[in-house]
Amino acid sequence: MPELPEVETVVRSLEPLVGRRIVSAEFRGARTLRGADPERLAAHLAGRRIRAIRRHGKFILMPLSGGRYLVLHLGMTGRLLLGGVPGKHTHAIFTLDRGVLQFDDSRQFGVIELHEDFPARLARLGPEPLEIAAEDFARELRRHRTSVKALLLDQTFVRGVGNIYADESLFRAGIHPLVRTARLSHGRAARLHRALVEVLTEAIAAGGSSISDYVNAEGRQGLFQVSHRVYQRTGEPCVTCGAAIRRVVVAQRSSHFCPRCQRR
DNA sequence: ATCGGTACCTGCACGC
DNA sequence: TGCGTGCAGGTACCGA
Repeated sequence: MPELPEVETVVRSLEPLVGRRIVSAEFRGARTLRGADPERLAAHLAGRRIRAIRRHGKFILMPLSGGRYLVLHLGMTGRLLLGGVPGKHTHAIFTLDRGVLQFDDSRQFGVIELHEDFPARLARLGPEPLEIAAEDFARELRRHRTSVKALLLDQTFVRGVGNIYADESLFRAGIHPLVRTARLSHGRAARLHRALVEVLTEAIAAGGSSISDYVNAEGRQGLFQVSHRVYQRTGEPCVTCGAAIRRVVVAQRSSHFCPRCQRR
């Protein structure tokens, strides 16, 4: 589910938890902990204070008192809810000195981890797309040889872009998803950067896109799905030229594009 | 060093 | 009604 705008929205809605203390944590089965011992993890968390809540790409990072980092990833269907009702797919319940935070995830691609230091895996990710300069983005993009769609999804290139916002930004930039990055002019690469920044900024302002599962920590849906111009609109007319939107598979993911506005 | 393909999970919509 | 198929915001790992 959640890409940069959705994770950003969740992090913002978790703001009331900054400074709160974790009284206890309970974990239930599933692969959310990726084999870590639930009892041990709970023991490490009890009594710790949440010093901050930040987004790093699609990861949620919570530095705790005592120096450790609680790291969460929502995968495709993960939800963090303030005081939800535990259900079939609830995998973690954090009881705080004020309030409860619950982690639900039906597909179990989400992850909860505790790290001693800032995790190396996060340090290896590319820059935030809203922070990198257009010049640097364009130069780095052209250094690769893969398709532009695959590169946008590569978290070591830029962090936080997923399938929705890759397709939407390629549409706005008028670039076909299968175009090889090395063949894009500097100008078109810079135009893609601008489109990406626009799409992400608008999506954050709309609270993200709610396709099926996604809601923020207060249970509210995002609104940006109504602004999608190509994503999951296969067969529908292009908002610009009226041609039927097409779907191709790139990097094992559905890619939606307008065959007239986005030529190869 | 980079790439594409596969695996990991559950739920839903669809055609028969 | 039920069953099989394909698809869904994710990343990690494998071998070429």
